[in-house]
Amino acid sequence: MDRFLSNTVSRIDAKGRVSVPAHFRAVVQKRGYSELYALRCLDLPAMDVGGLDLLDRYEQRIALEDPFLQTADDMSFFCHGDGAFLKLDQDGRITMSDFIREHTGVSSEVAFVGRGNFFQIWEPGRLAAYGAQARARLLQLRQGTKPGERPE
Amino acid sequence: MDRFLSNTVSRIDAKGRVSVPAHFRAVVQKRGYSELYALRCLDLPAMDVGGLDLLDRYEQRIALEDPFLQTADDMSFFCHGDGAFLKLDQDGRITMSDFIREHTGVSSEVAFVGRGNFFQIWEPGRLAAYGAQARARLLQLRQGTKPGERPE
DNA sequence: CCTATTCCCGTTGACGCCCATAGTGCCCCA
DNA sequence: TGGGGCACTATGGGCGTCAACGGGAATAGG
Repeated sequence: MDRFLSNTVSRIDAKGRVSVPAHFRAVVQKRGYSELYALRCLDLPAMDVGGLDLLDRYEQRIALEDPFLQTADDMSFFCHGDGAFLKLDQDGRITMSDFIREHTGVSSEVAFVGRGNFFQIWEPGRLAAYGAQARARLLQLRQGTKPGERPE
Repeated sequence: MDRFLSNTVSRIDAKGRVSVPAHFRAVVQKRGYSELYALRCLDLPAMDVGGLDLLDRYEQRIALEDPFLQTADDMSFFCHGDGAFLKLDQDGRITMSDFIREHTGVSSEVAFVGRGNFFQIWEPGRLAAYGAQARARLLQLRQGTKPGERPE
């Protein structure tokens, strides 16, 4: 298995550490990620976490823009300024920095959510709420609303 | 890692010194910067800080202007005459000069923001405000493009 | 001579490294 | 088929190292 799938909730210990689920670590290793890149989601209280290829993708995208226009600057501001590297310690744990806590609202527990090529970090309660919304949107789609729009 | 990433806030001590984040110092060393050059951003209350290659970026921009126009001259004046070298002391700290304070509005705390090939210095409050604007612009961009797509 | 900078040292707290323990699933064997 | 034991994960905690930070002393420059 080489994709991030399923989701788990882990407890944060007194030192602010949390174990990355074993099956996620296995994927990380299989993909050869030596470092984890975490990015604050644009419109969600979650972090996207993946390998350096995640960052590369953004940088390639930025390269397509005129470097002196606002858009390029905004993009860099987002993926560099709102991104960070996560260090896995020897026991496969990461520490929940304020950088992550501020954006996600995480305090005592963390939800890890597989998203295929990357995974996400959520505050469990918010994840549940968002999941419910997402399901509702999909249901509505099926009922015949025109597909492809993103109701916010 | 060889890119300036993430953002942190540091306190300025009574002597006006502030620690450059250890991670940034590591990048500086890895890139072989012997000196740090700080430029006032053209349109933002922030400083761009990096190696001397930082100037390349600005000079490219100047080259795009008509050399007979006032703009080119203004730009040259700005980037060549309005920059300053930052000295790292033995503990990896820099001093917040009035030159920096005037332009950024920094007083008691400084935010360091990674921007890939360089980093920025902000007054934390202003950074938050600008960051929110940048995010809003990017969101708008996304809604203008094809719906439902997310970079993986 | 006075002030601003630089050097150096000590303290504190955060973080990484390592080990211990408990809970769980799995496998082998009786 | 049930029990014992192995393997592994999640989690807690001790401890050493290093970064952040404050402050005294030396130095330079006006």
